[in-house]
Amino acid sequence: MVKFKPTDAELEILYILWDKGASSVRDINDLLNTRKDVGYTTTLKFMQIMNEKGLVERDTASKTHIYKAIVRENETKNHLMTDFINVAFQGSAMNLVMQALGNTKSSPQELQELKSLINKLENKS
Amino acid sequence: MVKFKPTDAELEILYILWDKGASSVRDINDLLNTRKDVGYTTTLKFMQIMNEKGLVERDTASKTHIYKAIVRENETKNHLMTDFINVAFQGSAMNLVMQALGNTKSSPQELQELKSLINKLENKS
DNA sequence: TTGACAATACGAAAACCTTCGTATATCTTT
DNA sequence: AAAGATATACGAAGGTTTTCGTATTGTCAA
Repeated sequence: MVKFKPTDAELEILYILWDKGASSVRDINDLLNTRKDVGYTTTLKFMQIMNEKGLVERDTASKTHIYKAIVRENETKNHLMTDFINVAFQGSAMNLVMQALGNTKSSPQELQELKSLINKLENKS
Repeated sequence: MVKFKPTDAELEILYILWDKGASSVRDINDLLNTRKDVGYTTTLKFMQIMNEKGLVERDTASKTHIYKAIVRENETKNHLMTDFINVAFQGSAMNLVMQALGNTKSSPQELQELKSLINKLENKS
């Protein structure tokens, strides 16, 4: 379970860790810098704070510390989504789904996939 | 269009205004206090700041000011949802929908509704 | 019209978040 | 071993958010 709600900046780093696996501050900072300007020590500070918060853990065996996410991608996403659904959609996931679908175009393949998911759900209950 | 990204606390107030319509600080504060402890002047300050930010406007005709949301519920929700989908689901609404559905139980009626929405979407394209 | 009450205005404290400069430690290369 | 490069540690500035105390203003009733 995620104890602390990550900030947007922290989340951005978590996505890197989930995607790339355990990484050094240097690697993370380089990746962040493909998208925005951020100083090395800034990123370092984030990693230290995220470590204190229990979002990541680090291997300090060698000089270059290696950080990895403790919180799991799915758990975190679900947690964020649940929060969002609770405040914005009266706690109803279906409300969110309807709004999301009604608001973006989806390809026929995607709709097909969705239908088969629905079928699975119907058979389960 | 929402100019300023509302904070969670501000969003909570917006939801009250959308739900209850224009309200006094007293009313808003009372509602907030059914869920958490928050002082009257704290809520007042929020309303004043949200007013400055252009999230709400107020009628100061009488002593008790009446606030109402300027930003629209749907616009704001869509904006928040788009942001969320972008950071958490690679920009794919379908990813979000799948995750949301897979993660909560839905009633047969809801699933039925969803299917008919999908049919509508399929016929549209 | 004065006292009691309720509301707003103002300002500032406290907590966080983000940023980065500087100091210090460690490794590498010559 | 010394110089240079690279890492972490530390602390503090600057910004925003959240909280609330106190002062002031407006309202109503006796």
